[in-house]
Amino acid sequence: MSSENGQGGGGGAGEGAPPEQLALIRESVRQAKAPRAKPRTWRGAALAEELPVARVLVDKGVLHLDRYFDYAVPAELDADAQPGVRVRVRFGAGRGRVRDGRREGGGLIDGFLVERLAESDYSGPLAALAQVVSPEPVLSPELLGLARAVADRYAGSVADVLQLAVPPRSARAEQRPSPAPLPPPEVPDTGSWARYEHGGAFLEALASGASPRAVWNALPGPEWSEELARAVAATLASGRGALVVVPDGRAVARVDAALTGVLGEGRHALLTADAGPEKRYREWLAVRRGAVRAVVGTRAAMFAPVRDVGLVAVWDDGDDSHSEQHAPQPHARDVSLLRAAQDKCGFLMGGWSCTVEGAQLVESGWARPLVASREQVRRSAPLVRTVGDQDLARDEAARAARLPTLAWQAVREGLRQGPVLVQVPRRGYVPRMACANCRAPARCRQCSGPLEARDGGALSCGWCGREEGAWHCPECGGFRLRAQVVGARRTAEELGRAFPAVPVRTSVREHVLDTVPGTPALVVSTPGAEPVAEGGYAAALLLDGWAMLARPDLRAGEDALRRWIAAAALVRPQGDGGTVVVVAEPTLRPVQALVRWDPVGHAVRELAERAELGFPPVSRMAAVSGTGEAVAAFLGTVELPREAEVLGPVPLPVTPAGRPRRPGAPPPGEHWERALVRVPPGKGSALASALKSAQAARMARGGGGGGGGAAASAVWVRIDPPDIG
DNA sequence: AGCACGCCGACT
DNA sequence: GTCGGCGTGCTC
Repeated sequence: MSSENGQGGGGGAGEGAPPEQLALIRESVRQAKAPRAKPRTWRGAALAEELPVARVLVDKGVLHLDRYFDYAVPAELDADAQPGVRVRVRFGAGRGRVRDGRREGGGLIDGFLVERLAESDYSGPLAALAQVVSPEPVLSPELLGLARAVADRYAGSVADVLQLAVPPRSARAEQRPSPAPLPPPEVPDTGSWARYEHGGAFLEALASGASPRAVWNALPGPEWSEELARAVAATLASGRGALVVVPDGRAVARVDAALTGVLGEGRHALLTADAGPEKRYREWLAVRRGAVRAVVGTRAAMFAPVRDVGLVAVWDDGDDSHSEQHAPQPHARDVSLLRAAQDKCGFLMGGWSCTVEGAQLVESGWARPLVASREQVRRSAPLVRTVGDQDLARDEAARAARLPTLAWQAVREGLRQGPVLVQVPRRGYVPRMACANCRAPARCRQCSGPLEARDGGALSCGWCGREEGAWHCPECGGFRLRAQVVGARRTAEELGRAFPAVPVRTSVREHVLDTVPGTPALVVSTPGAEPVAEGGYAAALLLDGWAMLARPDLRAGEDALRRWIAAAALVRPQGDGGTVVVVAEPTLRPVQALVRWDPVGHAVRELAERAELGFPPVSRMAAVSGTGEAVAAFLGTVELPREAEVLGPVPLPVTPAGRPRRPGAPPPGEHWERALVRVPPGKGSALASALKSAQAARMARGGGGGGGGAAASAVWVRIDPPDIG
């Protein structure tokens, strides 16, 4: 053997053979799955005596590197090189060069040590671990298993998922010892869980060490955070850990306060993005080390390394903050589901409203409904009244002031008793086409996708691109379409002028108010930014319902209902005079569900409809986007499951210059297309794995960087695309 | 992305 | 015979 490789390549097979045969021999040896190679030292390096092989996950998100690589463990790293630690390894191309008896491959990159082994099944010589970054075992087998499941579900790489799951290291945070763990607390009392039909039983099950799974429709009002805290306390009492994922920092603060109230100080950790990196890592480490057994946080907390987890809880899973922005864009609900399945722990998914996914979990029998009786609901909810088009047409005052008489009355009455909430939609909703007569959404005859008006006025499907030349409404036979127009927040300003004696407060995304006092005031807010009023609002006015329902989105109805309910849940119960006025057509399904306060019934009906039309979440969808050629080439190579159906591709809107680009959107000025792939229930994982291997093959061929490299042939793959019309 | 290997043409 | 262009494939 020449010095080229230091100590030999594929075992003794090629010793003394002419050089031109070596490559052949190496090739045939590889194909014949060479006998297991003992790790070999590079000249002079002593190896660990026990388990001298380290299996390493290299921290590169690219799909064709989504597997383990074996490295030799030098004797001096033996003690620290334990499973789960962060390591650095040389990772590079070709056979490398040899200098001073050591091989130098590519540069140093980060990775995680996954396992120590006696031997490697790699036939070549192993490079040595370059460094153990720290002896802290940050990657437990459970976390790795979860990351793998999430990567599979979303056709992404484990390294990408771990980037979301394991915070960056801070040496200072690591050196600081975590506090000593406290013994389990007492079993909490039932508290306001008694208002739910099986509330007490659910808590008892958690406290006894069982793993109940429930979809919880929370009663309106402020009690939800304390109810979550009691569920956590019951789980801790069983000697297990618990995890709560909520949509935003305000909700974290509420649950934090409730946990402190129920458990006292020091028993729970907060994992939020806005804490600095060092604090965040310190809290995370306290959880991993078992010093703290309960966690509440925003979406990244879905991966929190809670020891022996007994409960994962998700609050308000319909909020789109639960959807991770970074690859592979997992959703907190689905990660929690994977986690509950993997760890066989309890599961609680709750909100004032109910998503179709929630209804599906109940319908499939995987989770039990946790609901209050109708009578209890009536006791807790405000009175809801509607103002529809007919009312508006009859109402001359409304046309003059752009606000119906009933709304004026409700505001005037409310302001005598306390604060009044006015919910106005945010700008930027895209109008959808609907029947001008009955307002049923206009859908494609072929695939049931949403019809959109092109610039020339021609109608075409937003999913499959098919042109629709002769639309008529399947509901009422009408043939005229209308584009729904988005209203303005000007209405709210007018309201303020109409009640000059009353203070007006605004709460919008950029500047959110947390709470307002219980004194009379007009509180103008966009959805999701509603402040909590002390003692509850006396009334709420939900304006421009059409804007919310008119979005060209599968979830428009569900979302509108969720936002209305989120505002109305802050209003006093009907018995205390609480009134809600919603300006929307009373015949519409989400409006009726609000009036009857029946979000679960709404979700169940939506679910049935989605099943019938082949929509998610009953079927699963993936989006493939890129240049037209790239999408076509990708769809040509991918070996989709037999049942898969490809819709499109259709052109994507061009990203305006200067606007920050959303993941998967075309770079400014480029013309991209998007295809949707849909599979029936049960074929989701087959779809993900097909897309993943096709993507890996294309990347390996130097197609492009996928992540950021954006070569012309790269495509974006997104499982569960959020905006499918 | 980077980097080495190898096949093929041009030049000594 | 040997140098080096670039196309292809691998990274323990």
